[in-house]
Amino acid sequence: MEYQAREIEQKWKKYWVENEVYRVSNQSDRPKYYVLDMFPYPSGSGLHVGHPLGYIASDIYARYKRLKGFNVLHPMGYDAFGLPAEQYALQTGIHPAVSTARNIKRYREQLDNIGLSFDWSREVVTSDPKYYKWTQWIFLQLFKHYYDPEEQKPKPISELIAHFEQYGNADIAAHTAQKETFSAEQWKAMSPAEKDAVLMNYRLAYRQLTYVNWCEALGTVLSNDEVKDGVSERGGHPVVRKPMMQWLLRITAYAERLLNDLQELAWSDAMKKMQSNWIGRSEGAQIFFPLAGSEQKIEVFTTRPDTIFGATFMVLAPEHPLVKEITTETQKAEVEKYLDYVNARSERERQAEKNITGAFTGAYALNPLLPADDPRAKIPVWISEYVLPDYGTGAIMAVPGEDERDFRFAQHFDLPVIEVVDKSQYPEAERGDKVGRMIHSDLLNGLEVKDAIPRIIEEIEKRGLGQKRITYKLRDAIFSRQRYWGEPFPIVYDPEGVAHPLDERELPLELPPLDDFKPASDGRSPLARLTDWVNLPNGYRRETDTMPGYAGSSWYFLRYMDPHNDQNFASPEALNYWRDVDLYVGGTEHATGHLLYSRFWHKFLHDLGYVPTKEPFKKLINQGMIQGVIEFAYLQKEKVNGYSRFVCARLAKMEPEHEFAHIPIPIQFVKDYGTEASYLDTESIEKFIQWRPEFKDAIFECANGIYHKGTFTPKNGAAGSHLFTHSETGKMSKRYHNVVNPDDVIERYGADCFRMYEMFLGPVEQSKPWSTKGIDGVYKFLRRFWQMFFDEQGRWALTQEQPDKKELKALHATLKKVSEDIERFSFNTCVSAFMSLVNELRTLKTRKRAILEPLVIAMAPFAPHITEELWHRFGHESSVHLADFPAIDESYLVEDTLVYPISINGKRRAEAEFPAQADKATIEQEALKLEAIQKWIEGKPVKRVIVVPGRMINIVV
RNA sequence: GCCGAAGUGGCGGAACUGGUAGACGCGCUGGAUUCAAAAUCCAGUGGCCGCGAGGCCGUGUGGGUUCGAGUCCCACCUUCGGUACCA
Repeated sequence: MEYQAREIEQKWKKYWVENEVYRVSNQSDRPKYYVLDMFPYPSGSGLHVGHPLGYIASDIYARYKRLKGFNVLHPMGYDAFGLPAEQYALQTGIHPAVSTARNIKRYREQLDNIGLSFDWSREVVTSDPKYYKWTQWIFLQLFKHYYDPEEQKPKPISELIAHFEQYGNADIAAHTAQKETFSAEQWKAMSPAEKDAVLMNYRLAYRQLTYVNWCEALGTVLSNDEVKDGVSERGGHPVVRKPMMQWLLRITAYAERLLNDLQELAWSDAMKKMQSNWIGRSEGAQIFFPLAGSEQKIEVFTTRPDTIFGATFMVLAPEHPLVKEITTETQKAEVEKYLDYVNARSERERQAEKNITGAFTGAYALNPLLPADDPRAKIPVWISEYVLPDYGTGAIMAVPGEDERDFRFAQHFDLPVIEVVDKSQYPEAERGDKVGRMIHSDLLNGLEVKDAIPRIIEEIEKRGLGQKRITYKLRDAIFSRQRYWGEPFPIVYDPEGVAHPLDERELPLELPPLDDFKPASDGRSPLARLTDWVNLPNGYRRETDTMPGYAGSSWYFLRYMDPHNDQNFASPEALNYWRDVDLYVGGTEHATGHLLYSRFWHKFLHDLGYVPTKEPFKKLINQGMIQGVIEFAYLQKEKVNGYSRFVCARLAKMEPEHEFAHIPIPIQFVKDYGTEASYLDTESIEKFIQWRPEFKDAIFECANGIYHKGTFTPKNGAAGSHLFTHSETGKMSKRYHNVVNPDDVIERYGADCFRMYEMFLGPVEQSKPWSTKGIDGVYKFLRRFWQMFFDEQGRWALTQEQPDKKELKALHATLKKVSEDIERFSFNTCVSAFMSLVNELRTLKTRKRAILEPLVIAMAPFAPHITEELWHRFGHESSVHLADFPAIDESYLVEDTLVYPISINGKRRAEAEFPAQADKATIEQEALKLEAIQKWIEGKPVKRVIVVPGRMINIVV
């Protein structure tokens, strides 16, 4: 009987929906298990074959856990706000809500097609006002709280105000950017705007001036992504960094806990390391350096205060507020020129820059540990792009003797170097390693570095020059976007510019309708043009920025627990039942964004008593990316006699790279795509021209001839054109025209085959380019599996016979391997194990129900449709996905004898069989007697014999 | 640049804790079946030498630790992800 994937799959998909097989209740006697996939952004190109890799893996795990007796929450929804929908709206005029709804519909069809066991009654969409009401609500809680680092919890701003009114701000435990202290009287004397500014230094959600990528020509703020080499990717217009008032979240208040609590998570070490490096805790000292001839001081942060006597210059971030003030007349031109250069550079370029750049301000600072008249005390103040304004204090004391980067700077600009650490006792140590004895350092001389650090901090604190300080690389997260398609801020400003929260009863503040998505003037969001919406009758005006993508995605996993609640973001009962995500599956690309922000929001909600757990995601599995093949044709930038000219990749590579533009070619046009020899033949060139008619008159310079205006003129009588294309692996994306739709694969092979094939490709964690080589093997396997249940006439052929020992051993060995492998997320080896078992049962010609029925259950998580069909043919009324995973009986697996490989000096030379219980000594004696072994040890003394029971024997001669 | 990961036959990969490298599958070769093809089935398949028994080499490159290294350590090369407004 033929295996008809499509019929079977359609039948059971319908059955699952009608019978609500995957619906999960918040009340159950079974233990809970929460399996979550990372929130997809419903992009316009639809789901590609890379997305389901993680979804299939988590689905298998969720189904397996159900078979094992758990009440499994396995939901799905959409991170529906975002930039791409808005850009699409700009190009087409189609409202983001419309395109997003369309994309979601498509995603849903594609997800359903794969046979994933989501409880769709719990779907959430971040752009739905019923959802973002609670995103706005959480934002307001952040706005209304400050953080007390001593008690390690957020406290209401109202308490802070009460404290200010009584005592000023001197003795309050608060994570704050507030530098100046004030008394109760001074506080009371402040204007509302001044008070607002002070409170912004305490709030967990606050407003501050920060830098953005500003593109004048496009009139908009750009993401780093959209900026390449200082110009906008679209149109190539200049981009500069410009300060703008923006909302931020004070995630730095939680830095220490975000770092410490990583320990208790079952995440990969790599992932934890990336987060902890991102948080970047460093201990050191804050030190104030007075400026020569000025009242001003430069505040620096250094992890090596011990090297202060080796500080021969200072470097400020070019954005540092003091730069303007301290630059001398003579240096002004140079500094300004340098500022222009830096302004056009992205942060990433600045950090990646290997060349040394900088400018001298003309000002001098004084080493506070030396008398002002000491010749060593006066040190020049420079600016350089390698000092970033947001890290530490935006200023460093440069110690070229002990820091590689400072050293290169000193060499480049011919600045003095003072060695302050004698490393002669540590020949392995390099510049900057914290070892050695202090020299040329006054009071520190002779101390080991590790003793010098606390000693100098003590001295600095005693003299009031600074103090011990812990700094984090982690920066507060910018929370404003000058865009339309995001959550509006529930904030209004009074005529004095003071920010006021909306009353929580007014939530959600709905995004007003709009039909022109161009940015407003000064880079403000399109909302700023809706003056009726912005300006309120009482003279107040609304915030016109919207929230970023990560707002909605930082807490969605909680909403799934109780998605329709309109009194709370989720009920306390639901939160207490589901608690946290037991298994989270998603890509490493979220390591430092989403995963960190979610942990922060979760902790904040935990601190306020809303959620019972400290951490949202107990276990994390990172699925690899399935990459696409990107095919480029080389287009000569300069036209030839007015014609565009495409050049064969092999010819183009002999000429300078910059003379050609890379034009992505849809992979379906390219022959042998993804190989060294990928090419376009005449037929493909014609398809390409049809698709991009602007190239209909282009010249195609092939290796073996020229194609122009419909004719191919061969060189040397060659037949058929071969315009070689250049292949790369990279993201699957609409812009590269290389998206492979899972629907097409499923249409041909069925969803079960697609699922098993994606798993069979390799470990889920690994990235690899998509290829359908080998899918036939999985398809063949499923057909053979199906045919085991039927005789040649296509009749159901199972027998009630008792299975023999061999069959039982094969079955139970597979059940054991599969359950162990599922537990360790090794799904590819599970598929192999099923293949091996089916091969074995076919040679044994097994048609026994007692063997095949447990196999059907074990395979159900992988191939849910075919197993459901077979299960019902067994005569069961309910779903196979509600069955119990078969019990594993290890007694079938016990071996009487074991085969040992025998090595001489680590090289395998023979093998021999021994009883399973044989002791080491017996094995050793027997092994040495073997003929095949005697041959090797002849004439040489046996030095040692290593017997590893159950494993191997090694003889050393 | 910095942080993280990966590199094993012609290809995807297996080897879980340092113990028989290449399971399973694709592809390829030969055979069966067929008028023929598809499909299916059977056998072989890391490289080199050898009629054979067998031997030598082999897990990105170079070194090291060990009785024994794909696995551990050091250095390097290549590719991928992130680098704070793509999501």
